[in-house]
Amino acid sequence: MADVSKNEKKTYYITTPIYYPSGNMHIGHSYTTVAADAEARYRRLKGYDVMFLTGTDEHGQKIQRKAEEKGVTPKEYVDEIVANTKALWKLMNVTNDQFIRTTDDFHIKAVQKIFKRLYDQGDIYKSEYEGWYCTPCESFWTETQLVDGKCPDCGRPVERTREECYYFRLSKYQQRIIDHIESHPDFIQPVSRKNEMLNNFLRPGLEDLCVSRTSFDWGIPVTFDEKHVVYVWVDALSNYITALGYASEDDSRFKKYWPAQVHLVGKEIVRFHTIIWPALLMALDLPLPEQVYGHGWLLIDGGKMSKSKGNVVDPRILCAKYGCDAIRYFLLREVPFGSDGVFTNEALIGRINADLANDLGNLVSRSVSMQLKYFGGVQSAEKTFADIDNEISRLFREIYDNVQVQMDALQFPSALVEIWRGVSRLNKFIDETAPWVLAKSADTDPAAKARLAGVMYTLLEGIRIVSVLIEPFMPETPAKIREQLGILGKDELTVWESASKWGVYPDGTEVKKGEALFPRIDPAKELEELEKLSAAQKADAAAGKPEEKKNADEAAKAEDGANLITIDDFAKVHMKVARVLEAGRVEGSDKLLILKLDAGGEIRQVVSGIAKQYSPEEMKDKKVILITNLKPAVLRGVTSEGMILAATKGKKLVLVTVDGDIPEGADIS
RNA sequence: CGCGGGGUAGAGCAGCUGGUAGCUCGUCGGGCUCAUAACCCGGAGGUCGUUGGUUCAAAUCCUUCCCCCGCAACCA
Repeated sequence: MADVSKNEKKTYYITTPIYYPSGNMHIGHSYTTVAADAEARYRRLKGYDVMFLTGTDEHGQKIQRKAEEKGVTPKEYVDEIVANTKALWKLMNVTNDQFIRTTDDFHIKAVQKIFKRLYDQGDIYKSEYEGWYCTPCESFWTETQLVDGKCPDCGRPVERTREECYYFRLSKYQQRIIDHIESHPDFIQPVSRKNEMLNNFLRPGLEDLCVSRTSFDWGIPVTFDEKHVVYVWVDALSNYITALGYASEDDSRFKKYWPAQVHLVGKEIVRFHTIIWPALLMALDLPLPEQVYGHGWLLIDGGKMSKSKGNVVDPRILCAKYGCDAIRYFLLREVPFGSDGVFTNEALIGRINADLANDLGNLVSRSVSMQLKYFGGVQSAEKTFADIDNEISRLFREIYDNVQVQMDALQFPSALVEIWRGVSRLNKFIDETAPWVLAKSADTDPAAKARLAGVMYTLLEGIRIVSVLIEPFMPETPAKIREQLGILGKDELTVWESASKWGVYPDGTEVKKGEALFPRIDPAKELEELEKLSAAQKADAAAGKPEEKKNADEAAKAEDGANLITIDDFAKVHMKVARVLEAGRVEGSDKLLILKLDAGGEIRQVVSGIAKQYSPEEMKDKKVILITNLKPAVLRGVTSEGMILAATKGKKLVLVTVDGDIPEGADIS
């Protein structure tokens, strides 16, 4: 890719999703944001006029409810989390040019205009939304969202209801979207996601989309129908253009930067960005973004790794402990961009030790030491080179080219692998040239001394280039390296293009011994510590984390002091020991078991979502705890008269049972 | 038969437009001593999930089955 000329700067607009601030951001959000930041930094270094946007999507029922629980207004609730989020990005050296909040006044106004325009031109129409309604949660759910036919949030039964709402004519754009995707092979990346979109959603046919709500009011009001608020689609997705001033008095930035070069998103929201968002843009008669890149997930405790100890996922803690450069390096190096990867503390520490401390940090350390020892730190002009030096200079030129190819394709891990080829080569070079041997004869043999100076030169020059190439990934380390090399602040030796040049490190430059770039970490000790932190954090988080749906909500309430229940409340729940008489699978469901229980003479039929963990055979004769006075529900057409208790953690589920032998029918109290 | 991804050395992955199975970490042995007990070299370790097939030749193409993991309309 050619460099951009100075007077005609090409623009580069990159976005992260706007995150939902129902809780503090975790390592997954950091992953997306840091990736976008690395690309933004790279483009800036290349001379692009970069616009890097991130932000928060602050409306919706969930936030409204969280705020109510806390006894604050929704705005107060999100303000705090947004402040934390901004602080986190600052801590992680994220250089976003703008941080948009969907509660920003300009955004609200723009969204209202967009909504009105779509309505006026017939792309939005009023109709009725029919779905399942959970009264306690005041939430609508689609058929497919239900869990075992119950509310996915609280697990209670839902009822069929209708609600007036505005629909967006998504179906109208189906063919145009298909055509666009097919004629723009790079639009959806990686390509596997493209097929998924086409086969899974577009070809089967799109339904019109409900884009307003009346069931909650924490949102942008529809100007011409005040009981409606704009639902997430129009509100959140349009941030990518409202942030630039679209539909405002001054849309110069919009004109300048739109369409975006890339929307970086997690794979779970690729669909919204490659179907709904394009349709909205088409309706607004605007060009589509050049690319939507759906990266994979950082899996925490991914199941496979049973050995994984602890899992501190709070990026704040990790940055504080190891420095944000190390964390950024790990995130961008460990997981192939586009597919999933597993985050473990072992992997993190392993990477830091192997790549950063041993390879890079130690390389700098040993090189600077030798330069000090053999030449008093000053690069000698009396130097000679050999074939091996030329080989290395060629290698670095190759690496420079390859890094750019990888960065242009958002392949961060590959770019880092390239850079580390250089780091490793330099370490090997030291072994091959054995400077300490040359040093022995340097005093008496001028040729040896000159060769030694040449070896040192090749080393320092290689390190200089590394310090340039890692800049998009690790914003703090390059300056530390340059300080030690004695070239800090010398632009001509440190700008991006300087990495393509070999031999610019000036003779006479003096190195300076510095602190270890990345001190080695004692894995055993650190893992233990991280584990402790993680445990403490989990205990804290249990009260406030929105992510863990279902039972977590109840658990949270129980643990939160403000939500203590009295013994009378507890007495409302009647529980008995029951024995499983028969168990079988529920047809058409892979999660449900139908159980016939003997609760002390009384036979109950209960449907339970445990089929993934328990087979009908092993259920037989098990003693379980049955809640006997639960309102009956119909699941998959089967009546369930009560529920049995189980402990869950992530995917794990074990039944609660009794510790000793006691007949069925015994009361639990 | 809802859609998609995956099952390759102890761990994590690459290879998958067919032609002696590679990388990182770990492990074992050696080298070096400039360095953050680090760096360099070498060894051991894999019937590439299973069945059948195409082919001179399959991890790589087709087929059977098994197992894991996502997604299924607002959680990166």
